[in-house]
Amino acid sequence: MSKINPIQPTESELAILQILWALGPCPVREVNDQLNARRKPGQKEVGYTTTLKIMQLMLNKGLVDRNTDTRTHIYRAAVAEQAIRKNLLNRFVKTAFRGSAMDLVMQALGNEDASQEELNELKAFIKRIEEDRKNK
Amino acid sequence: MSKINPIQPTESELAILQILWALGPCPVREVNDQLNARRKPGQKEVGYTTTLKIMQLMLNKGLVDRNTDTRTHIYRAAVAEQAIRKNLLNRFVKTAFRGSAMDLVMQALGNEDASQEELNELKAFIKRIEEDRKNK
DNA sequence: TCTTAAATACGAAATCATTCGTAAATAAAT
DNA sequence: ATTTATTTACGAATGATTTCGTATTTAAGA
Repeated sequence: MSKINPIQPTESELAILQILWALGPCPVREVNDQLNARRKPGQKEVGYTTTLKIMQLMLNKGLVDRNTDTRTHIYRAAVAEQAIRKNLLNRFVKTAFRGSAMDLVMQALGNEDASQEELNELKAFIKRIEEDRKNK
Repeated sequence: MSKINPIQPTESELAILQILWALGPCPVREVNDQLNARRKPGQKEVGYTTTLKIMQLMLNKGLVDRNTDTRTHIYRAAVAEQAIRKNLLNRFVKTAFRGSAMDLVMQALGNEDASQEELNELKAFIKRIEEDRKNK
């Protein structure tokens, strides 16, 4: 059975992980710039030491690790995007959808204006699940 | 356009709303009992006044209302489950799935061992979306 | 009626995440 | 070499949510 990481990143931590997942190993400065680049208008800028502090906390939690050979430390995600998404999703399904993943799926499909292309992709995905099941 | 309620319930508040949605109007005592009945082993029991306090805050936010005719006040959800789910889901897609509802849908389907019946239901749902789209 | 039990109200403490200020260390620039 | 800028470390302030203690009120039971 796959061993799951019980650690739940906070919202800020998740935002930082997103950046590390997207860009690969980065110094704090780069992460902080990205955070500020992505913030929506009207949102206050996040300070450098704030980002630094959070990344240091993440280090303690094992969410990231870092290379300290150079003065400017290089941080790297220490958890897989898939694993974290899975945890978050499970938790979210429980709290917001009483554990019914199907309810969530339909709500997500309903809210969204899914393109025909996306729907096709989804249908293919379902077919694959069904076929996997047959061959077992 | 449907006017959305910008209020985001906290996690405790959401747990209470779930109970009110499931049971209908309730006194605080009943909600508190339910919370404790549903908590998983090892989790600490939530105190009565804690639940009371949170429900009073929810009253101020407009998440619930109450009938104070009797001494034991009867609380009732003042927001629709669908509306809250929609808000939470939008937010969640943004933070955990970078805005891609499709990614979320597929991850949810993949995690879950969806029954064939559920898959059929989902396929019917997709078909309905596609047909709605044609007739427009 | 008098006592006991249950409920409400509310301020304050505890907890958790985020933000900030500043000192110390290190590298780069002049 | 000396100054300037950048980075790290870390404690403390802030802010939001949750928890708790306790006074007060109200109903029910002896």
